[in-house]
Amino acid sequence: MGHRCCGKQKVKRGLWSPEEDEKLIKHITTRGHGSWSSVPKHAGLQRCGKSCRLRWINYLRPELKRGSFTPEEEQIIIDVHRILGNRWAQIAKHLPGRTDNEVKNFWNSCIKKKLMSQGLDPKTHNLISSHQRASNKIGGSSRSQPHDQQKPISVNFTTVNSQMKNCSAELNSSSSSPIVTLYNAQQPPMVETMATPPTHQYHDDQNPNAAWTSVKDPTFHEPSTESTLNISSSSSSSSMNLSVFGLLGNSNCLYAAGAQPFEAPRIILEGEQSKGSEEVLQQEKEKLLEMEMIKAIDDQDMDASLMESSSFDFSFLESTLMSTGVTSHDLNSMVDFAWNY
DNA sequence: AATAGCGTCAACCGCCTAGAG
DNA sequence: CCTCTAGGCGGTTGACGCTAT
Repeated sequence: MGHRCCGKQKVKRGLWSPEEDEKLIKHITTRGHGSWSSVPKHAGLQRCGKSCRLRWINYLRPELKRGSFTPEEEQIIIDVHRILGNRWAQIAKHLPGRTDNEVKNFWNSCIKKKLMSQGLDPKTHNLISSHQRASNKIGGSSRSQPHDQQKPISVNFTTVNSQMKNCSAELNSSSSSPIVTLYNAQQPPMVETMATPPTHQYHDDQNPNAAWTSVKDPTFHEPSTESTLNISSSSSSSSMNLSVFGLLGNSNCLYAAGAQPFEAPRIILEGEQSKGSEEVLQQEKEKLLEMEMIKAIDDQDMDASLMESSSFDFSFLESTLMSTGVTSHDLNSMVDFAWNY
């Protein structure tokens, strides 16, 4: 059959032998890969250039990190996947030493199932309805969720212009460091305090709809009082990408303790004390932010149409955020977004 | 012990895109 | 412009190992 890229050549396929690996490593370390199509010839391999490239990138590169993924890496994958979808190469860029193939395999074999067991659609990160779950036979029992806090919290949002703006007024007038308290009808109130003021600002001049602003409030002081944001429900069913709100990048994380089976990564915000050993995570966060911006712009058509209706709804938040837990300033970002809109 | 079922992972396939001619 | 080629990427496949029956 032969590869399209090297149909004329007789190429070996299948697993690489140690000898082949050695030849490829030797060739690339001494001469670089240059044009991949010429590598097999120069390296004395009966492989196609594409195959050599893949082998090098996915397996032989010295900077590759082998071994299982850490919880932090797993969380990064989930976060970025929520924003970018199946763009494995982009996701892998957030994980030094990992390849797109590795990330993809890990997603398909582990994370996907984990999300499904939590009742989340791995494609959309949206909550799968009980009906869907039943029909898909996913996570029917909550065997993997021994704690009730893993249940999605049912919060009804309304909103939109007037009410959100009312909230805005309320929040702005009552405190410079608004704290959102979410009440769950079925469960005791989940109170999250805002430990860190939002710090970054993003604005797309071309598309104000794709903008979020969450500027560090110079008057911010440690939260000592609470404002309660009461939001009632919208019946609309359209969902909205979280990235529009800058929720991910603006948050330390989207995951409340106990909502995930592992420790969520700590992404440091500007306002926090810088911790040298966590610089890498900071960089990851910055990259994440960047990607969110790109994605927000990519999605601006959708967003704009949603915004035009002046009634974007929060079903996505209701399902996803609430299922994972949400920190108050996440919501604050969302609120900020609404205000700025 | 045999084997079916399942999970993992390396590798391949085929499409898309950018750049050169 | 158009065509060709190489590289990049996501989806899929198949080999292999482990576990349950």
